[in-house]
Amino acid sequence: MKSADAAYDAIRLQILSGSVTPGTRLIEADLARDLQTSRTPIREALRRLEAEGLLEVSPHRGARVSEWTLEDLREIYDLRSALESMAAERAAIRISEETLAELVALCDEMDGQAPARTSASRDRISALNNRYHDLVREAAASPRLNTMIQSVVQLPLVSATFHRYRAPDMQRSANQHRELIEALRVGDGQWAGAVMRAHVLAAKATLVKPDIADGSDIAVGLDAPNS
Amino acid sequence: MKSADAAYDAIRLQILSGSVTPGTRLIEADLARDLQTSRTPIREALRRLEAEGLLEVSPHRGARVSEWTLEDLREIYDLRSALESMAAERAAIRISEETLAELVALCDEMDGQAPARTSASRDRISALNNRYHDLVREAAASPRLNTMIQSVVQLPLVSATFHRYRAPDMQRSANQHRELIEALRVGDGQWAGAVMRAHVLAAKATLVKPDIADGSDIAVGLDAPNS
DNA sequence: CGATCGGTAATTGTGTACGATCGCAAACGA
DNA sequence: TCGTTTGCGATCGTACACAATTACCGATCG
Repeated sequence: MKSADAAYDAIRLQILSGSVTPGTRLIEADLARDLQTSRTPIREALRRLEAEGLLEVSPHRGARVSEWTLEDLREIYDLRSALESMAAERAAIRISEETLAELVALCDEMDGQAPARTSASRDRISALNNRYHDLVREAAASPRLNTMIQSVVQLPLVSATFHRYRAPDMQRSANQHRELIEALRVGDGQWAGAVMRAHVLAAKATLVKPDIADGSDIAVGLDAPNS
Repeated sequence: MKSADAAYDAIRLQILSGSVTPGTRLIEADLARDLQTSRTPIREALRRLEAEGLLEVSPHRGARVSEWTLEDLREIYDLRSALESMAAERAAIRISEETLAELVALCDEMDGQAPARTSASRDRISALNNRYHDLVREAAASPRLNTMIQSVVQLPLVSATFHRYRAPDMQRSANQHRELIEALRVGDGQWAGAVMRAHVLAAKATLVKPDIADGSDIAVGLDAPNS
């Protein structure tokens, strides 16, 4: 693996895991020292992270970790609903029987973890969910669309949605996963797109209206990077 | 201006103007020599262009200019229709009176150039059209959405659509521009989105079915970079 | 007391050398 | 004749040194 890739992964992980908080200044020289490499790979990594929107770089002032407002979140979820529903629509007329079978298997396993009392269980469900959505995107067979979706899905708070779901939310999500499979199976793009749009907008509602008063820490439990 | 930015612009221009054809291998050392700079800024430029999809880089084999298939074009226009209609929808509830007035002015000027017999006239219309769409995107007030649209609009064949329009196409396009203004003025997001979707898909049809048998050279007339 | 104008230090931007890796072709053996 | 291997050349990946630019802070003046 290239040193630049390693630096990219390391810095990205630090941001997504919350060990560097938004607003923090990232200085090339410091990063190079910490990651045991030179500034050149660090620069490449920072530029990539900037392109993904995780960093904002100002000349001679270093790169700062982006901050996310509520408005940003809304915007991101709206974007995601548009893109993912388009992916689902395309997938409906392209998906294979094998992929459909795998989607069913994923749903089964998620239902098995259903109670989701432990944090580990939630992590597991989150991973399965990511896999599920990855399969749908892949079935859409549009690299460009896929890239765009990734860039909005990988953002810190987005991949942690499941940690804010309560039982009814989980149930609805599971139902939508099943319904989407039906829509895909019969090749109904309109239906598939609509289900996916609802699915994403439901997630948006859960995140944007933080009326869950239990733990209330939005600390990002880091999911397996789905890149 | 940073040397890296200059290199980026120069290379991008070469690709978009067609002076380097798809498939060409771009070698960092050569580019550095040609552009009177060192490899470091070149590297940064190439990475940015790669992120935009204009290049495909393989380690130790150099960067190659991406090739576009018909399927790519379809995909790009579908993406664009989804994104631009979303932008129009957002713009409908955010656009200002001033911006609306400018849109009207742009339409008036485009109608003035309507016959569009000369190539210069078409270039002029193309520039006005770009400005029009830029205003709508800006009114959507979503940097992320805007960035995504730019990345699909800046592709070579996309910004040259007007050079393939015949009189009826131009007329329809003009009508849609006017209709969109109406939708925006009354703040009807659904309407605005639908008009924009139709507008983009009409452009897609013109490009993807190349049944125009006049000049038939798809040589890309380079529009002003709208970045 | 506030604003403006320096100077200094920190940080990024660029050039270049060197090492690593890979593709390609020629030579060798079966 | 064909497959394999080996060596060379080309190209990228990384490191580091230096230049340029800018931010920050303190001092001075109104």
